[in-house]
Amino acid sequence: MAASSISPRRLANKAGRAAARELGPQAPADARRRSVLDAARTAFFELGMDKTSMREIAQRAGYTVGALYSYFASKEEVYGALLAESLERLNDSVERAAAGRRSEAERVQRAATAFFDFYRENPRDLDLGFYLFQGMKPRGLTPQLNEQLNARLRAALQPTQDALQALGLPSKLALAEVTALFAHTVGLLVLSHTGRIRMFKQGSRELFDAYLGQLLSRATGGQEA
Amino acid sequence: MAASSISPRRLANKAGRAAARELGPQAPADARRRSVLDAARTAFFELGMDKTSMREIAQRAGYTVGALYSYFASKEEVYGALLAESLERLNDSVERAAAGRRSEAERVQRAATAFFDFYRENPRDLDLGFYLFQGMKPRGLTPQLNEQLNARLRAALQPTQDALQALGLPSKLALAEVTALFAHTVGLLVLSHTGRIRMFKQGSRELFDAYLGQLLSRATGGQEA
Amino acid sequence: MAASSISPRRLANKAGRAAARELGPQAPADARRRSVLDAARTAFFELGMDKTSMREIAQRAGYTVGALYSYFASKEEVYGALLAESLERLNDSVERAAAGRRSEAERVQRAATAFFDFYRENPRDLDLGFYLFQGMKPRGLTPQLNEQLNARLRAALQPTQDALQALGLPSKLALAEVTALFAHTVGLLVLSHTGRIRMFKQGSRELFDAYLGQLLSRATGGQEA
Amino acid sequence: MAASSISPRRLANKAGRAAARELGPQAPADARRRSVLDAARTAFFELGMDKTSMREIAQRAGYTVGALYSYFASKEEVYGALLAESLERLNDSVERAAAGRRSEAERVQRAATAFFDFYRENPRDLDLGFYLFQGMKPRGLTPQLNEQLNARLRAALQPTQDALQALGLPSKLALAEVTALFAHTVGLLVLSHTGRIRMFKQGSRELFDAYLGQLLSRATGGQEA
DNA sequence: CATGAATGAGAGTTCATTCAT
DNA sequence: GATGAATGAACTCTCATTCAT
Repeated sequence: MAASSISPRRLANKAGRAAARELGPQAPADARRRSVLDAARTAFFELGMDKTSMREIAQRAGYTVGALYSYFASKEEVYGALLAESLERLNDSVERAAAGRRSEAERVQRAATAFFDFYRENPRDLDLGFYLFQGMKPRGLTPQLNEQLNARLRAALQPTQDALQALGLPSKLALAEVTALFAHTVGLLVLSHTGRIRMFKQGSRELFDAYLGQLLSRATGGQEA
Repeated sequence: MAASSISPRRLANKAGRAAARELGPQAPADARRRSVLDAARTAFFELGMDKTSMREIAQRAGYTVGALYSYFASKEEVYGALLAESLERLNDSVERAAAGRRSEAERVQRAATAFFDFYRENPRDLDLGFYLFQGMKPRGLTPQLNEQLNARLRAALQPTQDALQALGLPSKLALAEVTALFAHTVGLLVLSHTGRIRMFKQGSRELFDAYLGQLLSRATGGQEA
Repeated sequence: MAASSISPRRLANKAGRAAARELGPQAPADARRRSVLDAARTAFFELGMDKTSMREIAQRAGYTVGALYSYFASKEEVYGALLAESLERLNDSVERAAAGRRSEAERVQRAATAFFDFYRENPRDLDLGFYLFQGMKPRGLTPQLNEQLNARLRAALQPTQDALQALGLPSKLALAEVTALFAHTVGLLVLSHTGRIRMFKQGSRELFDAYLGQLLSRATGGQEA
Repeated sequence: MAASSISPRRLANKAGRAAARELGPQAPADARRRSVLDAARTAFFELGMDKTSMREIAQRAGYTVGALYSYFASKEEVYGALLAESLERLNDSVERAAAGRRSEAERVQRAATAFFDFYRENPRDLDLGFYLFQGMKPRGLTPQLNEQLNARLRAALQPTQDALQALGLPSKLALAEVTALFAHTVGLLVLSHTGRIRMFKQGSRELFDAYLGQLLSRATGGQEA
C-alpha cells in the first residue's frame, strides 16, 4: 500500500481504454464513444436493463462515471445510441439475406425471416427496442432521434415490402401486408421471449413459417408457395 | 402529543379510507385490500410501472407505507394481485362477448375481438402483463401464482379455441391457430401501444379484422367469411 | 373464500393456545404468559436475538401482536422474563448436580461443572444473559429485575462457594476463587461460542477441567486433586 | 436554487471534512476513509452498536449517506475496518509493553497485562470484537477478513506464548496456558464490562494479577513468582 | 477531457408500539 | 383480555447526475 503504487483497478481501466486509442489519432472521441457503447451493450446483454447502471457501464469501459457524461448527456441517450446500433445490425442482417439474384417470393421469405431471426437470436435487442420505444421522455429520446430510429426500422422492412410489390401487390396492400407481418413477427417474438408461447406447446419458428406461407400464398394468388 | 389533538395526517388517512369502510362491516379487510389495489392500479395507470412506488401507492390509498405490508408481502405481490384482477376483467369481457346463441363463426369473431379490444382499450393492462410475465422473481411471482395467471390467460383464449374446433378444425390445428391469433393480437397491440403502427399509417383495428377474416376463411374452408 | 370460512391461520392460532387454557381456570393469565414465553424462547433459540420480533413471538404463541402487550410491557420485558427462566433452569441444574452425599471436593467439581455445562450445552442462554446484562435500559431491565437476576446468578455459584469454604478456604478467599472461576468459565464459554477457541486448537472442556483441577489443588493444599 | 446560494447543509459538510483535508493533498482518499472511520468509531463508542446507523456515521463525518458507500461497501465493512484498526492498536500496545531487555517472566507479565489493560481501558473495543466475531455474514466479514482478523488476534497473544516457551514450557503446554489465559482475560473483562464483577465485590485487576501469578508460578516451577 | 468525490432523493422493507373496537 | 389495523420512524442501500479540480 505504498503511496506510489497504482491500484490494480486503475491499471485495468487504463488497459481497458487502450483499444479505443489505438484506432488512430483522428476522431479519437468517436472511438471512445464507441468503447463506451460497447461496454454498455455488453453490460446490458449480460445484466439486462435494470441492473445496468452508469457505474456498471463506466467500469466496463474503463472510465469513471463522470467521463461518460462527456459523451452522452444522459443514460437514456446511451440507450438511444445503443438502439441505433442495434437497428443498424438488423438492417445489415436483412440486406445480406435479401441480396443476390433470387425470385421475388424467395426475397420476401428471406428478408422477412432475417428480420424475425435477428430478434429471435438476440432477444436483448428486442428489450432495447421496447424500452426506448415505450417509456422515455426526459432527454434521451428526442423527436429527432425518434424519427431517425423509426426510419431505420422502416428500412429493415422495406426489402420485404418491395419484394411484395414486385410480386404484383398494389402498394397499399403491400404496405398493409408488411405491417401485419411486422405485427405477427413482434407478437411471436414477445410471446416467445416472455415464455408464454411454451404454454401453448408451440414453437415460434414454425408459427412464423406458417404465417409467411399464407402471406406468400395470398401474394402469389396460390401459384407459388 | 396532547390526547385531544389529531394530526392532519391522521385526518387525511381517515378520509382516504372512507370508501373502504362504506362497503359494510363484514369483510372489511378485503375491502381495504381492495382499496390498496385500487390505489395501486390508479397510480400505475397514471405514472407507469417505474414511478409507482410503495410510498406512492400508500399515499393514494390513504395509508402509511408500513400498512401496505399488512395486505401484501411485497411490491411484487401487489402487482401480482393487480394482474390477477386484470385477467379476471379480461375473462369477463371475453365470456360476455361469446355468450348467447350464435353461429360458431360469430363466436370466434366475437371472442377474439373482445380479447383484442380489451387490451386496445386498456393498454396499461398490457403493460401489467408484460411487466410480470417478464422479470420478477424474488417473492412476488411465485411459481404457483405464475401458473395461476397463465391458466387465466389460457382461459381467455379458450372460447375462441373451442369455437374453432366446433367449426371443424382438428384440435391440434385449432391450438396452432389460436396461438398464432394470440401472437398476432399481441403484436398489433404492442405496435399500437408503442406508436409504431402509426408510422405505417395503418389502423390496428383494421389489421386485426383482416387477420381474423383470413382465419375464419381458413377455418370454414371458404364457405363463410 | 366464503365469508363464513375460518382461515387455516386462525385455526392454528386457536389450537396453539389450547395448552395454556387446559392448565385450569385459575390463574389462566399466568398460563398464557407462560405460553408466550415458551414461544419467545423457541423463537429465540431457533432464530437468534435479531430475527426474533414481537410478530414472530406472537405468531408462534398463537396470539396477535397487540395481545402480547397485555402480558409484557415491552419486548425487553419479554427477554427479562426469559432470562429469569433461564437462570432458574441453571440453578436447577447446579443444585441437582451438587445434591447427594459427596466429598466437598467432589461437590465443588460437580457444581462448577454443572454451571459450565449448562451454558456449553445451551449457548443461547449465554446470548440471553449477555443481551440483557449488557445493553438494555428503556423499560425492560428495571433495577428491581436486575437485582433479582443478579441474585439468581449468585445463587447458581453459591454451592461451589459453600463447598470451597467447607474445604477450609476462608470466606474471603472462597469468594475470590469463585469469582475467578466464574470469570474463567465465562471466558471459555464466550471463546468457544464465538469459535475463537478452535483457532487455538484447544477444547473448552479440557481447559475447564484443567482450571478446576488447579483450583481444587489450591483449595485442598495439594492433598486431593 | 439560485446559483449563488449554498445550502447550510453543504456548509456543514465542508466544515466537517476540514480535518481530513488538512492531512495534505496526497492520499486524500485515505484520509477521508479515515475520517469516516473516526466518525464511526466515535458514534459506536458513544451510542453502541445498535444505535449506530450509517446515517449517524455519515452525519458525524460530514457526509451524506451515499458518500459512505464510496469508501465502504456495506455497514459491516465499516465495522470490519474498525475492528482491524482496533486489533492494530492492541498489537501495538502489547508489543510496546514486551519490548526491551527483560527477564522472560517479566515479559510474560507485561505482555499479558498489556492485553488485559487494553480492553479494560477500552471496553468498546471489546464490544467491537464480540459483534464481529459473533454474527455477521453477508458481505462484511468475508472469510479472508475473518482469517486476517484472527491472525492479528493471535499475534497479540504470541509474545506471551513465546515468553512462556522461553521459560521452559513445552510448546504444547505453552499453547494451552496461553489459551487459558486468554479465556480468563476475556472472562474477567466481560464480567467487568457488564458490571457482574461488582456484585462479587471484587476488582478485575486484582483477580487478573492473581491468575497471572499462579500461571508464572506454574511456569517457573515455583522459582520465580 | 477526465477524474473522483459527493449529492440528494428515493427505493423497498421492517418493527416496536399504540389504540379503537 | 384480545384483536387487528395502523403508525411512524428507522433501516441499508442504489443511482443518475453534478462539478470543482
